[in-house]
Amino acid sequence: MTFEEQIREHYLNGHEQYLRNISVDCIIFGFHEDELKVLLLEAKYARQWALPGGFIMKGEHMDEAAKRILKHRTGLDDIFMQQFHVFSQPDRSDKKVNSQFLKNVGIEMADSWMFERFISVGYTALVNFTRVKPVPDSFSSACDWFNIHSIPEMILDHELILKKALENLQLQLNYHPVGYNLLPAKFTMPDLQKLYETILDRKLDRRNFQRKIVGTGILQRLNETKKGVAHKAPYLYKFDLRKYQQALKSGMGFEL
Amino acid sequence: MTFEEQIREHYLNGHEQYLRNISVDCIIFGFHEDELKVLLLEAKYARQWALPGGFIMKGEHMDEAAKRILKHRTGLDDIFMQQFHVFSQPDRSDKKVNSQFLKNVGIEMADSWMFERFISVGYTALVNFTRVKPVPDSFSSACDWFNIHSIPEMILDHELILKKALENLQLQLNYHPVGYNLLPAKFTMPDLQKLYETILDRKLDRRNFQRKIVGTGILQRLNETKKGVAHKAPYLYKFDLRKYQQALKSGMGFEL
DNA sequence: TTTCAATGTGTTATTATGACACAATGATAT
DNA sequence: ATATCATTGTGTCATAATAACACATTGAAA
Repeated sequence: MTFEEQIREHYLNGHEQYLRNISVDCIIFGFHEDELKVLLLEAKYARQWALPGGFIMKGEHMDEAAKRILKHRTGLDDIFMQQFHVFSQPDRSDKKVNSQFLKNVGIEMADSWMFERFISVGYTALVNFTRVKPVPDSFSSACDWFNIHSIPEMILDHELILKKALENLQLQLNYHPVGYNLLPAKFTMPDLQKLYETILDRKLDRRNFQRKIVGTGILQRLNETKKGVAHKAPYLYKFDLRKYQQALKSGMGFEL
Repeated sequence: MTFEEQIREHYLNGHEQYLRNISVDCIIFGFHEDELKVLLLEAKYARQWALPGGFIMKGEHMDEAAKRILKHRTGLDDIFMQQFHVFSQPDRSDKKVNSQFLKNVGIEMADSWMFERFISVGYTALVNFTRVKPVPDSFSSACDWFNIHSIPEMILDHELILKKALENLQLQLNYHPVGYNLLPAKFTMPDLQKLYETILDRKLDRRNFQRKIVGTGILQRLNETKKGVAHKAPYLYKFDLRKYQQALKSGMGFEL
């Protein structure tokens, strides 16, 4: 099946496979070089970017749909994902983007389930940046990471969705496994602090931060220090997964 | 149009008016005689109860849909409502309830948009119990309040939705205007404390509670006391609406 | 060998919270 | 009229959590 045929099939008969009027958008967060990043797709034939998204299959749980989408874009499996908000403005429809896209692919179509209004559920994903192999989908020409503070122009309400995702992450930080999911297995205390500072977008006191995070008991200090750094070498830590998961449920119990 | 015709019309052509595969369910909380209550509907021709719910019109924001549903069941306008979770188990479909319902109404129908799977968005509403005039919808034979701890058997996953709504209310209590929305305009400190105790399902220290809630500055003590009570008459309070709304945004800033 | 920026650790003041006690009130009972 | 007593109004103290802050240690680079 050629690309054009695939697209035509999707627009004509996708509703036999997918639920109507409802979609999923993923905000995939990563952390790299002291920057909080999100994975975005470049919409084909447009100079705008989009959140990785997709539709829910008829027999599929919405959470599964989100994980399927994540897997396709990143290659990653078994990742923390959580719905955070539903976006339902009546005018958040794909009509313009869709018709431009179809026109450029060389398809004319009077009607399609894809032209209808979609209500979208936003999902937060926390992934290990270094493990991701970004893959564009059929509607996109590129898939890339962006610093959360240098977001390109985005389609529809995707900028709003992204903003809300970040707000939710900041507000519910104690219920998100940011440390375990965004950092490599071994990391230093300054790494962990920088992660929190970047997400919260404010400085934290080094000593108080260490006291509180160590106080939760979720960390195991290793008998290794980071190699090849100027100045005093910091210890490496890893998470005590059992205690980590336990602490998450009750919300990490500390204010930053 | 007879009732049967209305139902037939809804099953046959409702999808021209409403979005497909997505619905809204409302958890309407009220507070009366020291009990936290929810408003439920009795499904016609079944001995099960259901959350007030409905569908989203094609040009309508989901929040509006929730408010429309609330208005129809309670007569109330301009009420605090907030989405809290999306329920999307593939098996949460209305097939059985629907066919039983149609059979009893005397309609036979091979296919309908109503038979499809629905993903439902849960909304929390906080209403003043005494102002509500419960009204059943066309699918229901009754509309009544139930104590949150004596819930009757419910259809589908509605018990789960209710449970999640309560959890969310407890967890996010500082972000919900329970005092302003669930109590009458004038109330006593014991009233307010009882409300919090009932929602959280645990006792609170009377003196610490007063210190904290007064500390937020959201209360105005009136120069009146409650009349006709045995023992010492408590003062009446009302909310300082401006400060109340301000405090809500940043989350009431106290632990209970 | 010295420098120096970053790390590891401890102390103190302030604030928030939890536990608790006693005086004041006013309808009800006598 | 007076006493009773459950409930309200208010204050104190011990403890825990947080914010603010200082100094010794390390080890690569100069």
